[in-house]
Amino acid sequence: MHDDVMDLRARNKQSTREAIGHAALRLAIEHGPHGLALVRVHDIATAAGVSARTYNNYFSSRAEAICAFQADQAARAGQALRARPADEPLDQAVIAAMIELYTDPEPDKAGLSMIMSTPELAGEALKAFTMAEGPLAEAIAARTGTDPARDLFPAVTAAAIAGAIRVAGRHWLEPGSTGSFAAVLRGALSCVVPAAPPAPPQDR
Amino acid sequence: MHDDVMDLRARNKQSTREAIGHAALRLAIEHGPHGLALVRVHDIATAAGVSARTYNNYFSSRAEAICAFQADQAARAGQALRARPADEPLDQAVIAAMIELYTDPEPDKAGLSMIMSTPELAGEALKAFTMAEGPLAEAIAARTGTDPARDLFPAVTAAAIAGAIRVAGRHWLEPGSTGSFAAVLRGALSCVVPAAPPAPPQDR
DNA sequence: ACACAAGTTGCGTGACGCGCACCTAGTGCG
DNA sequence: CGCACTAGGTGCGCGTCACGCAACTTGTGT
Repeated sequence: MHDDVMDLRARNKQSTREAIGHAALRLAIEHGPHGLALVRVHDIATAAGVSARTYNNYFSSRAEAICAFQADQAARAGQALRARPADEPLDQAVIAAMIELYTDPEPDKAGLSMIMSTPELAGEALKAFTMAEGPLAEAIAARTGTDPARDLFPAVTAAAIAGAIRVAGRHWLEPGSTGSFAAVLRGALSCVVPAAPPAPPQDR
Repeated sequence: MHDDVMDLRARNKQSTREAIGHAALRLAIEHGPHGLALVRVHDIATAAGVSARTYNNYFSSRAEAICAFQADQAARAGQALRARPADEPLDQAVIAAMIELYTDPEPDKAGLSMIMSTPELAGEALKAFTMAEGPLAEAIAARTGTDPARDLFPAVTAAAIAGAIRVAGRHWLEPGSTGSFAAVLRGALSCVVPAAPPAPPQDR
């Protein structure tokens, strides 16, 4: 994988990326779902302490900048699952890994609500989740000993997991939501993740 | 629901929408994944026989226009499931409904490949699939007698179905793909859709 | 210490999204 | 049968954005 330790350049780069992303999300929340168009690129860049041109070097759209945190978090899904002990059943490993990943900082309700209630941003968040599916599928394949090229199970399960997390987030935001995000997430994931791959019988 | 029969206006509207969408996809295929930026809005509008302004009345981005067919198709997912006999087990009903919906015209490999291999378009197709989740979840809830507001099962399953269809499409496009799209789709869906909701025991 | 690589910035350009006002065609009523 | 009404299509114009280009600044390797 990529080196976990970054040199100065890489850390500065990540730092600016987070600064821009954070500023973008903050401004978006301030203006609300209906005032998204009023958040100018120039404002985001200025708030982050960089030029508008630099903003463009990092992100190609406002939505991408606002959802940068979601994207970075989703990118860690694969390694989160790999970090679980190999003898753990698939469903327990997935649930534990995702809960750990998505509750390290308890999700920001304001930010999440802003994103989910704005079509433009919701679409971008969707892309972010989907980005995680590839690595997740590989991790699942490695854990279950299935071949991603032949067997649909890893990729389908990864997609189902991403979908479950998405649904859990949406449900958690609703006013009548009961319990912590971890609880909702567990409930959602347990709907779709089997303890083991389905089809050893129908061997070729 | 919406009326299945449209008056003249609605049909003309749908007709122009399809004309624009078809022209957009055709031009996109001609230019290939790397030449997407060269497909001007003006070209699409002209090819469809409308003005650029009208194009904007229907779609707010090239990607949305190119994926119009995907969006329209996904929008029918809910009613496709409802059309299955009520006594059919959930998994069989879902598989039959989705196969019927997605193989009425056998998917266009060129178009699908173009969309899936272009990040911009793939993201839009993702949004299209997600649009179907709401109606799908309602149909599942109606069929299984669960309450969408309390139980996560319908929404999570709907998301899993959408993900499975997506994965099936991607897998079907790969060179080493074996069998018809219907077969791949069946395999993908059977990974995640249970015959019945999981938790009748823990009744309240 | 020096040369190279990477990141940031200002400028200029072409395209796009959208509001506004006008025109044309489908619809419903007396 | 004709008339007002509504909805969709069009031309125009403005503000914003994405990106190529050519500098300048800062971290890296030898």
